[in-house]
Amino acid sequence: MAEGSKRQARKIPEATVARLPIYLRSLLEAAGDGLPTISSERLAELSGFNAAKVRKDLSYLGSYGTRGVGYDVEYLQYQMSRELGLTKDWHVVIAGLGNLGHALANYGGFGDRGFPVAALVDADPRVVGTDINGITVRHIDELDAIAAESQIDIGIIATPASAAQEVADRMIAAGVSSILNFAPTIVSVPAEVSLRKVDLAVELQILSFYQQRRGGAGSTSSLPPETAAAPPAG
Amino acid sequence: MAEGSKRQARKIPEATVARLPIYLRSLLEAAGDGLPTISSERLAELSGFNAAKVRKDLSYLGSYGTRGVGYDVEYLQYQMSRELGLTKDWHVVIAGLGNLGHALANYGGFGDRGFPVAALVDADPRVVGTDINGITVRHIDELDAIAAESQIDIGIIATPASAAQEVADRMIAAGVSSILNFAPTIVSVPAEVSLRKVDLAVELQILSFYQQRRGGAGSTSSLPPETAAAPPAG
DNA sequence: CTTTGTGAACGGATTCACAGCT
DNA sequence: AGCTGTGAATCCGTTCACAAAG
Repeated sequence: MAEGSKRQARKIPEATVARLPIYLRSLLEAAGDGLPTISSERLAELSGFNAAKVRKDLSYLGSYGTRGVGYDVEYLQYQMSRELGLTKDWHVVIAGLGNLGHALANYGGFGDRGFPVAALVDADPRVVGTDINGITVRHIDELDAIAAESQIDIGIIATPASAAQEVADRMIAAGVSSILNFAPTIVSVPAEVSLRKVDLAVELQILSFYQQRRGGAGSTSSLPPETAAAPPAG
Repeated sequence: MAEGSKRQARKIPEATVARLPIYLRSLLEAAGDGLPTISSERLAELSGFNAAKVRKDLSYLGSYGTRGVGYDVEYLQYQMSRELGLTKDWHVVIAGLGNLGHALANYGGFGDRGFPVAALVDADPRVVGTDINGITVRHIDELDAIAAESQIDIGIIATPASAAQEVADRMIAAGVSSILNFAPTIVSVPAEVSLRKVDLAVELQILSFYQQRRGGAGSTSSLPPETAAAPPAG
């Protein structure tokens, strides 16, 4: 470490970042084993990746392992939580309380894990005012006011596709800079906002592709049986 | 390997496959414009990618465009649907009818889009026998029988993490070869089974990482007092 | 010994840039 | 002229393989 700030300006590739939560969860499991340390081999097993990848990924966080021994479970857990920003709570607003939004709002183990639901919003006057899991649904026009009352960090869009972009825009205007979009549509956000999406229809269609390649049951199948398509999962 | 079937031995990279559903959806939107053709430029706009990527992706399907003109919307839509295996229905079973499973089962626009819900299963005797959206929940032990009654192509796991692997194993034993896992845990499947996962907690933690990097506010607090980070034990 | 940490090789995906067709 | 289709260049992520460290 040359001169300069102690704050590391480490790069950490996007692909690695996406795996950190899995490692963290695996460490939690590993902690149950009672062993104080864990090898890259074992961590690979628990997380479903391979040892080389695990070591490379962890090396981006720093040299937290001990050669010949492995990684200290507790310490690594701490470092990873810190790196992921899980040492503080991030407040979440859920927009759209149809089937999915409702399920998300009712899901308890949310606030437990550092992402407390700070507010629920919807555009439908029949939904506004109702109570879900102890939180009163407010009108989406109040977003600015809500954000002024309490910091909102993450917005979850669970509206119909037609409303998603508008809702995203309002969230961003209210100061939200991380968005998780469940609506089946493209949402555009400025570069300084993080956007991730979860799209059920897309997932099913991807599965459909490989299922068909495999000559999946059904009537129309007529591909060679030797079709050995690589599955999409890592 | 040599020559052989004239059936396409096209490769289609995984990354491209994952984008096809988005293109298809964009084409649906484009159809509303009334224009018979669409350029890679416009399709890029609608799908949120860039024109070079669109052209490269579409080239894997075949040369379906016309230079100087663009792609025929309807024809491309058809070819893409065919490639994705959307010309037939794929039957879905949903396992686990808690918050999420319930929401998924209630979501209508599922069967409409070629993925009819053929069965619902759960392990909880209090849930078994209840009716959701016109379908009676059956016990998970009946999976083999259910699969024998009607072809099941895709299994959706919406159980608690602790049950996910066991449920996946049972699905596979019953002949399901595509699985979409919503449970927050690693599920292992043999190479000939496709597995995709949707993990809310992981998504939130990824957002947390970038939010923190950005210097996002967030409320201080709450990690065990032990947070003083003991270096690796000696 | 064992297991990490990492340069180097590899392979896949994205972007560039232009040849080729309409 | 306009726009696709695609080799070539580039970027990014994964895997290899081994030196370094306990």
